[in-house]
Amino acid sequence: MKLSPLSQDFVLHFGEMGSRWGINRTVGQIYALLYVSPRPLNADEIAEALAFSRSNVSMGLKELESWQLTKLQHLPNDRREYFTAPEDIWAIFRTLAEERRKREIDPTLTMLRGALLASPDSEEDRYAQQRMKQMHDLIEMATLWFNDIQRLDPETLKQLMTMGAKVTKLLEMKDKLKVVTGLKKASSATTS
Amino acid sequence: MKLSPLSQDFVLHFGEMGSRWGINRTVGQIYALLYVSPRPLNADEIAEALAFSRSNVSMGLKELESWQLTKLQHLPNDRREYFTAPEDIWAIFRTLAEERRKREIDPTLTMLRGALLASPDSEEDRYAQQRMKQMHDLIEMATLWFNDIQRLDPETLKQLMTMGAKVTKLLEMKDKLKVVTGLKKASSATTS
DNA sequence: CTATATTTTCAGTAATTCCTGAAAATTCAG
DNA sequence: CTGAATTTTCAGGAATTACTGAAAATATAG
Repeated sequence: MKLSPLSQDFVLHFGEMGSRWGINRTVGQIYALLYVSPRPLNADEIAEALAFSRSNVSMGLKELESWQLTKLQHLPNDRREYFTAPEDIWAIFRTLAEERRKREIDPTLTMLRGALLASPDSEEDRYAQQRMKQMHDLIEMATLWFNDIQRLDPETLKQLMTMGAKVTKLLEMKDKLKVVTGLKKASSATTS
Repeated sequence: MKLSPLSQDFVLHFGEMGSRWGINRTVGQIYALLYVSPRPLNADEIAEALAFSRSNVSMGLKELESWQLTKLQHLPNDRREYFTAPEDIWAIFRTLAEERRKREIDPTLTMLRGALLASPDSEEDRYAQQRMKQMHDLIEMATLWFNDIQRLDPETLKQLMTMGAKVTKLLEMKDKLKVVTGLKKASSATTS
């Protein structure tokens, strides 16, 4: 299988990007290839297209499987395993985020929580703990928020993102409504 | 300078995390150390605390400077340079995101846009382009959104994030208001 | 079962990245 | 200016990570 220049560029670029994000270059290339491929590919096709050894492809696919980023399937009258990337790019993105959360964010939060439990025995430690608390709170909030938001269907999410900072207008609106509701409650309380 | 076990843990953990995110382990440790340090540190102090060579620290600090993550300052009667991490962790986060955008996201968008301009000369290329478009649109939307949202002051942002998926309630509210407004407009149009 | 196709493992090597010490460059007090 | 203090550079070695081919393991058609 020969790659078109178009796919070639894409694949090479994502190899590079991968290595900047802590993902092995060849794993990045394999996924990029699956992503743009209109049909499932088997390990030999991948090895040929990217000029890697068969064993390297095997390891790469195993890695991608551990990230839950690939779908495995079989074709009729063919014993080989065929791989694809999910259709829905939002799903890919969510899986990636979820997996990184499990592997990196959660352990970090655990470490920070542990550190915050210790009673500081110096001024320096007190400061360090305060810094760790800031970090803990930021990460925790971002995680909870992300967890919440990622359940939305792509359309709603898209709508939300396209609004950008304009959501604050809605926040203001909400606050005004609260004020009104508050007044009503207050007045009914005083009159009863 | 001897590190307390508390800071020690933190520093080692972030060294590991760094290397999983494409940041050299020692650079991660240096930044973690600056982050929890209550006062500015000079290169020698860092080298001693982390047991790195002076030159390694020099390179690490240069790297951090290129990411705009450190503040440089001088102390009275001391020729050496002292470094700190910014106070505001939101600011740190924003800088990191902004820098990654410049270095990784923007070039990726450029590559994708280039690929989308080409006229596909096969069915495979047509499919590949369609996939690249999906990716381009997702990245672009996320980037615009992030760019928008990060300008908000931390308090508003916090409020927004703490609401999580509940913002959709606001969206619904907004839509209802639109409907009402739309009706008014429609009726005034028909009556005039 | 047996034979063959296919996938996985893994030890050894290749490639890359990281780190150091020594030397060069820069800065600045006197 | 001069010379000491400080920082930076960089070639070479150390450590880590990636990749390969060969062999082992697994799966399945007949």
